[in-house]
Amino acid sequence: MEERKLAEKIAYFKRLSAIQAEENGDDAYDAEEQAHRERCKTFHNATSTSSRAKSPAPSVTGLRKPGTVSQPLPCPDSSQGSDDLEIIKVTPRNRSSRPGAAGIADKTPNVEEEIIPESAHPDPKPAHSFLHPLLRPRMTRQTSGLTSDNSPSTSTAKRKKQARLKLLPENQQIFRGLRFYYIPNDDANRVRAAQITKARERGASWVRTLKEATHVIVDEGLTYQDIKSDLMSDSSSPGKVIVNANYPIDCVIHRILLNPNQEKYVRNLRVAETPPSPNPSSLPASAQASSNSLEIKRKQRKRSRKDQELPPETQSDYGEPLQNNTPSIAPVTTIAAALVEDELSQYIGLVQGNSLYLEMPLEEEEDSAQSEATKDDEAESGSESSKDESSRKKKRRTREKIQLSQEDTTWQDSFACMKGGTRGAAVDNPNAATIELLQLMVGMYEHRDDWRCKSYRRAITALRQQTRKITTAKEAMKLPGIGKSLAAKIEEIAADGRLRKLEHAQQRPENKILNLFLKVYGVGIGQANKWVSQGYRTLEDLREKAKLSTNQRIGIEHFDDLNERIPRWEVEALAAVVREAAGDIDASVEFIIGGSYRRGSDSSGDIDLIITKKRTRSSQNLLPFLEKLIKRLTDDGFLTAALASFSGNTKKGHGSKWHGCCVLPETAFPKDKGKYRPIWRRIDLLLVPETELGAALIYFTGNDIFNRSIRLLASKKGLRLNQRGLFKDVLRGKRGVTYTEGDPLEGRDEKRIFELLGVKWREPHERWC
DNA sequence: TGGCTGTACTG
DNA sequence: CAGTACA
DNA sequence: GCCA
Repeated sequence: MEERKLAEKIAYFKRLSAIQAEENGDDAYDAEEQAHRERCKTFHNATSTSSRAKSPAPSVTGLRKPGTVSQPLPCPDSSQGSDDLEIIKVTPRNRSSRPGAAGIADKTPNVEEEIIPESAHPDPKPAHSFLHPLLRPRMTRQTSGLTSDNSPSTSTAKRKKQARLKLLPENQQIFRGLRFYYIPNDDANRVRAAQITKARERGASWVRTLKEATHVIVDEGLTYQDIKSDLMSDSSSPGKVIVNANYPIDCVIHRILLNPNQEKYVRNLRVAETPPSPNPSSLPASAQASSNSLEIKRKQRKRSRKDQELPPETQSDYGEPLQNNTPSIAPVTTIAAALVEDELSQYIGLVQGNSLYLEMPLEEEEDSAQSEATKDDEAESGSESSKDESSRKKKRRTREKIQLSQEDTTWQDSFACMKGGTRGAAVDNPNAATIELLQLMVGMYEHRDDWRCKSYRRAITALRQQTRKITTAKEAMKLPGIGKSLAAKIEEIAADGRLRKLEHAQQRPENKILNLFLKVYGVGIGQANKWVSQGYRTLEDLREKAKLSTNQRIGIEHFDDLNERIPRWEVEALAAVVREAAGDIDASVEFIIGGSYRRGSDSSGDIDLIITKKRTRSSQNLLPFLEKLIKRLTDDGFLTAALASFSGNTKKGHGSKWHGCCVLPETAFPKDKGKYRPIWRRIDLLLVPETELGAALIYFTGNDIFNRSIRLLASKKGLRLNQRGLFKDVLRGKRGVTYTEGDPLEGRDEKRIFELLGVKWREPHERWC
């Protein structure tokens, strides 16, 4: 493309080319739009893998008839069979006697739950479409206009362009939370413009004033003398990272935030001490919230409720100066702070796994020694033998983690290590095999032990971020979220490509059955276990012999339909039917399609509709409307079943949820879609008054990990987020959950809730976690 | 050892 | 209240 | 399951 024109700036050009090559030639400028789409596509494909394994299967077929695991698993060696898994034989009975899944899990730490092969599709790949313009909810949108708003500041003419910029997927946003100020601070120069774009796509904000910046990017060739005056003009430019333009470029290339202290980035720019910067402080909960800096968050965090420690990543990883320390000068510190700035990412990491974390140099990384090490370790882990050994490991790991967090040198080393391997794409992860097996484990624990499930997911995310294969437990232990047990499994997988627990579990027929039962709507682990222990094997058995609740009956009768994914077009078609019917009842009512649809997915498990109307203050206001709507749609034959409505449930002014089934009428079936076949779909309706729309959107958009993360974050700040709003001054009575509701802070505006939480806005499609 | 999101509906 | 479900 |  026009790179040729850039000849004058050869040095830059080379760099730029490198970036572009590395990104499959997306041109920074002209092809930007195009490229973006490509990237997004890639992203969705990539991330969909990581998103919730719940989605049953890769294909419709897979879904309906849970097949066998495709993954070739060597026959388990039966002589080994006596490991923990065996204990499980009794499980169903045991289990049924126990109340909750959690209880089960913790009482029998070593007992593996059963595992079910079919649900455990290694790689459910829901397709996500991106090209589809996201539905633009009329009401919401007015508040959230820009696709990318990571430019906090005002807009100038030159920034119009920015409005069109689209962020890369979150996991590529290495600059998230950082604010870049360029010298010169314009995009007149093509190369710089490209750099700015790239930085912004990766989460950086391009700020107009030095003051706002966390990073000052100085054009190559300028020296301290040149920029001195700029820097002087801002008395508060302390603790900023000042680097030359190579820095962001290298970060982009290496896909990680590098240590900005390296000589090559500061050459000629280093001057001396940077004065410390007192950052203006603001409480997130306070009205001014939006631009809190890290330090602020730290402070306020200290004073929240009982447990308000920072999440580990925030606190220990980078946070020496947590306390009253002035954010000191060290650029590294600053960067660390900036890194941490998107707390939501942190919490997502906490909840789901991807902690913000740097690849560590794997000491003694002798691949050649792998087989040897393997042997040893196998002996060791196989019998769980030495406690000494394990505790020793633990100790070491702790120490290392501390190091990582507190020593600049470690940071640098990590980065350096990183640089070494610019390997092609992180797409084909060296740990893919491991991840796949662990993913199967997740599948097995699903609905059974949420916490364990979560831990596995977390481990998977950590592995996914590695660029080298983790082969030993020792290495694995260093990763956040991986403890002794998972480390041992990882090692086992690396060593002989199998995971015996998994295989055993997979072999147990009860597991298959259990998994089958769990897919029935209204059936959870308790009921499924009961049925299994009562000897039921098939859905037929259940249908004929078991005692079924109304919902379960429906779930079984329409098992195949309800487990089939809904293509995006059909989601739209279904919504259209509802809208049309609604138009006759009350044309001022609005509908927003939420769920994975709103996140841009190509297909959804169900259809989530938010029903809202201007000038409503309570969902009660919409109740009469909904009743009419339901009646109408039922009469039309569109709604085929009610699974959960709100019968007498008018109590707390809530009662706002309707779950049921629907079928696309043939008249609404597009001709180009082949032959019509009525398929029952799950549909969820949520009544939302205008005053709660923002919170409801967050809730109904998800995904679940995202919701948990953001709620966790809120709670750590002494706030509470639910589907109706963000509340403050929540009193949480220790045990009895005796809390006061808290004072409503915000509910109406989705963006505002993010702001009040001190979290950067994320578009729905950026909420796949 | 306890926490890991916060809520709504069913029976 | 426990169980299940929703994101 | 992991972590504090």
